[in-house]
Amino acid sequence: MNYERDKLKSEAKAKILKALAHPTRLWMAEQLVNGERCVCEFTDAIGADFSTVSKHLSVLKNAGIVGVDKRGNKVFYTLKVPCLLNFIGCVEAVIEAQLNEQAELFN
Amino acid sequence: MNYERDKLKSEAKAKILKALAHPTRLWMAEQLVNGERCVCEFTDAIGADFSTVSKHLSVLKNAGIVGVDKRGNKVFYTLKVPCLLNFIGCVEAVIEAQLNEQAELFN
DNA sequence: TGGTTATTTGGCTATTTTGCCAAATAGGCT
DNA sequence: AGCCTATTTGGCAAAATAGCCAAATAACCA
Repeated sequence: MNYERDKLKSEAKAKILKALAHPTRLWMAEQLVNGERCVCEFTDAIGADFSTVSKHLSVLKNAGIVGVDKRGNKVFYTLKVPCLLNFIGCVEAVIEAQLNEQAELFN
Repeated sequence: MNYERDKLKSEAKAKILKALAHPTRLWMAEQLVNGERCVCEFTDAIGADFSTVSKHLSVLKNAGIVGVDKRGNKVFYTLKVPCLLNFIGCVEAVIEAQLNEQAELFN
């Protein structure tokens, strides 16, 4: 077991996870599974300042998770990671395991 | 599209991702795929202060990603998330997609 | 050109995270 | 008991992150 040897790879992977490790960003990425969305749609749905939404999207973009398509006035973001749903399924499995544990405390 | 409706779930999922979104923590979780490890083993392999390692492990524990087994002098951590390897495979897919894009710039 | 909408960027403050040291806790050994 | 090893916890300073406002940029339309 030697961390130094894997350090660069772990940092690269952690950077991607960090991009998804924010409620708003994770939710936006999930929405993109159903197709592209423009910044304005997210701004309406989230209720934060549009500059905040834009910065969150640029974090996802820099991590390679989403792509950008500018058309006319608007900027559309698309998901570049087909495995995202499986990925999130694993996260949900952790949550469910925790719920089961908590439930067992009552038995 | 309505963020408010999904907010609590997104926060719960983001909390788990945040726990994994650190190079050292992600690496430790990956190591646990090969079986339990004590804090001292990680401390040796990582080269950080043992209190730092301990705190990282407690972040993983609080997120429900690892479990703890105290035996004698030592504390062994175990992975509670069987899907972790698939999960990380998706992250690696993002990295590879980026590398391919970069490579295409030279064509 | 001037106005309007959509988005990004810079800057600022508040909050969170990180990692070290020191101290506390716990188990084993003599 | 006294000592040693393993681990956790508290506290602190440095670094990173989040979110708002204001200003800059860009594309459309009249």
